[in-house]
Amino acid sequence: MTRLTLLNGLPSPIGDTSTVMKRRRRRVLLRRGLIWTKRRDLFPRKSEMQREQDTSIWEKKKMQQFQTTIQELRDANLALKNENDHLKDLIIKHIPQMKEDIASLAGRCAATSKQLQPQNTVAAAEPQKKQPGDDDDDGGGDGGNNNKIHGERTEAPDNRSPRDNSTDGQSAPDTTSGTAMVRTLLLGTFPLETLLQSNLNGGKPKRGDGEQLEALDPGKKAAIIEATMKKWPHTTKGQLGTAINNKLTELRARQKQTKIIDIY
DNA sequence: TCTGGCAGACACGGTCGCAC
DNA sequence: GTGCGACCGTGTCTGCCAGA
Repeated sequence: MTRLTLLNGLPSPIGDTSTVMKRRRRRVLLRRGLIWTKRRDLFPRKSEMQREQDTSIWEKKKMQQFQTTIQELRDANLALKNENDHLKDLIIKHIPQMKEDIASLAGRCAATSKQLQPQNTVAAAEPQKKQPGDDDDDGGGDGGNNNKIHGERTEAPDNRSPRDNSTDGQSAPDTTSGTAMVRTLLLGTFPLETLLQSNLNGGKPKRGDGEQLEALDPGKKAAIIEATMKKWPHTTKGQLGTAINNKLTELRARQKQTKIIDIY
């Protein structure tokens, strides 16, 4: 009794009843994984397992996403290959024909250039530039343009330099850069009149107060760019587009200057 | 809505070859 | 050597578009 009294009177080394109960309940909750503890390694908990499960699901979803992305890239690659084949076909079928037209017309122009009278306007030279079989834009463009260039330059035929020859007689692959090649192909592909009335994508010039311009033939344009990029892989499409526009701007400026001279 | 990247449009200057 | 004409490259401005 005394002992009991003594024991009961002393503070319990493990705390009072309520404290013990609280600790016991906490241990139960810890075992059940319903509360968090810093000593995570003591008891395996459902939350941890759940986390592992979530991680696993997330990894699976990530893999699925990767696979989807890979599949999309494969599809895109296939589409690009198909487009490339199409462009190759275009180049193989059209560029040689263009070159033949250019060569034949260059020879014809060389033979007849001395007979041409000096002409101030490109339009005046136009009728002589049409070739039989030029009804197609490709063939017509080739010959017409070359002739037009010749006609334009008949103003000063004696002043022709090798660079001039690169435009008229020299083949595009002989050019020294991608931009030079694209300029040469441009002149050999489209009639000068078309070039004077066109810019790369059509529309009004973004700068200045120019008139409405037509877009160049997308097929020929793509063929020119593709052929150029094939020979000069380091050049970008943007650079070639800039080169084309440079040439077109230059031709328009030259024409405008010629008209001004005609007025005075 | 803002911003950065890209491409088009244009102007300008350098280079080259030819004629004088 | 100088002038001229053509070609070519580069810089700048502008507009469009996708992404943050």
